[in-house]
Amino acid sequence: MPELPEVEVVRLGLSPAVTDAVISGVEVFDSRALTRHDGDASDFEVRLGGRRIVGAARRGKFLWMPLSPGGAAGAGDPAGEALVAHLGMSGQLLLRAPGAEDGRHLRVRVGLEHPEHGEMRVDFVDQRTFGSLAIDALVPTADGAPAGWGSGEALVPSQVAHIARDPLDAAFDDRRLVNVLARKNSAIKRVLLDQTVISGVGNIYADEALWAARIHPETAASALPTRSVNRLLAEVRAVLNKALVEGGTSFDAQYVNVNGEAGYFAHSLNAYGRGGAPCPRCGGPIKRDSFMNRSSHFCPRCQRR
DNA sequence: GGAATAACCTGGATGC
DNA sequence: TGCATCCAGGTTATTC
Repeated sequence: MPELPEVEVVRLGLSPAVTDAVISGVEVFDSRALTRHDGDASDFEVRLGGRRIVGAARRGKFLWMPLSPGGAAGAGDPAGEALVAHLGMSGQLLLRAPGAEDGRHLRVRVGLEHPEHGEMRVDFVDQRTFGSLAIDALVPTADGAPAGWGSGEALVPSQVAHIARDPLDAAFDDRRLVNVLARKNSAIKRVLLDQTVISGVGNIYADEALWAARIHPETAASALPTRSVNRLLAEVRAVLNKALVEGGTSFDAQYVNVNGEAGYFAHSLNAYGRGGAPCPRCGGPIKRDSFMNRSSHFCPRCQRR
């Protein structure tokens, strides 16, 4: 499932291919891929046509490509617009040659003309249709710092503005997290999944970081002493960085990079998806519980309440 | 206002 | 073989 490392791998692959490319054509095959777009499919197609992509940026699980002036916002708009992408559970952004086969679940096709790489296309493929694309206005960041990875500008799409910075962001405020957790009575896993508190962490990496920090997922956030929060934050960063190096986590065909290649981090998982298997640390069985309408994996022996 | 829950969605896996 | 059911989970609207 696309969490921070998977989205960052996609951004890294996309950035050199789309930066300075001009959008030569857009085809929307399924308007459900535009649930975050404030307009219909034809509006999306018309407003993107002829625009130049300035770069590729990311905050948490949101990816966006700032666009050159010329859209509905007009050249007079100081901030401009961006093409925003969220991969949901199964979304993929695939770089393909112009004549390549469409494949299944193709929702949107964006044709590009790049000054160096020539003609290509970006296909938005999404089996479960939880992902989406949108054209959105850029607004100043609340803290005045660059919006996220790959962005030198303090401008963020309006629909991403409420998303917290991710823990790999240079502008992430550790002390703010400690203060927020001290006021939260919810289970720590629930808080880790709250993208307005800390972004980029999903079910897989929440389970992995909690296992590494030896914290039970249902521990009240406010019950964690500062040193435990700092240890957890360090483990979140460690697991995200390791997954990033290994190209992300691929369980099935639901996550691949822009070239359609799978990541290797699934081989490094200690807790997630290992219900009944021995804990790599103590040998006891990993437990799988239902939590928040999804699965939660932890070691009852290492991670006591 | 904070916290918890349901709904959205598709296709593979499983059980009968 | 065919059908029904379960399961995966990020985000957001709704409810308490």
